[in-house]
Amino acid sequence: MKLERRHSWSLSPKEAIALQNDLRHEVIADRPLDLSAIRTVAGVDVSVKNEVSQAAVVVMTFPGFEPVETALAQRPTTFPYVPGLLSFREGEVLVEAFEKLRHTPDVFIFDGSGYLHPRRVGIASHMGLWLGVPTIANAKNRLCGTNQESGPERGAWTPVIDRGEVVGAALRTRPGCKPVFVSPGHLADLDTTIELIMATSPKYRLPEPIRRAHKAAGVFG
DNA sequence: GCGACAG
DNA sequence: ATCTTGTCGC
Repeated sequence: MKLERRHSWSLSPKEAIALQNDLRHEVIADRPLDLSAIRTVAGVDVSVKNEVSQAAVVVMTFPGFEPVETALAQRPTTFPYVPGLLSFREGEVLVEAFEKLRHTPDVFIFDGSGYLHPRRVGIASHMGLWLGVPTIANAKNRLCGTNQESGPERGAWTPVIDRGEVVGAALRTRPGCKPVFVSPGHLADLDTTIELIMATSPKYRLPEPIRRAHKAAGVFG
């Protein structure tokens, strides 16, 4: 698919933070998703092995989770892992995979954060601006903020608050298991993000599209 | 200065 | 993320 915009990835951590401070004002994190209109969902993930990053984007039907398309891309890993700057480490290889995509999914689910970010521009939000398509985030750990422990039953959630603002939620997608930390990316809001994460995680802790993307990106491809 | 810190 | 065996629980 064709991307809405793009930029150089040759940035220093300092320049990356400056760019995030510009982009934060363009992120739309209060627009409800129309779940009934979603027909395809894409899972996004990146694996790193021996200085090489491999991106995987898996498009599947919703509901039903039937595979539709898988796009892969490889690039040397340059940018280091710095908490808060993940999109600058995985962005370039992801863009290459997005451009190979022949189908445009109705929404993308990222393995990482979105609005739940110190500057409100996690990888799901950043890539959302480039894609021009709704994106949501599903992280296995919390990047920032605080939250009370959510109930043990599936579907229970508590807000994650950072600097006095609700930026995401700790959501129990599977009873007894550790919750996932979800947040809107771009062109989505928290309530419908929670609904879609629950709808795409019927059996396991992680959303089906993320599980599929993780496997596709693994040390195989 | 000290602790926190997506993948 | 990645390195790795066994092990506790449903």
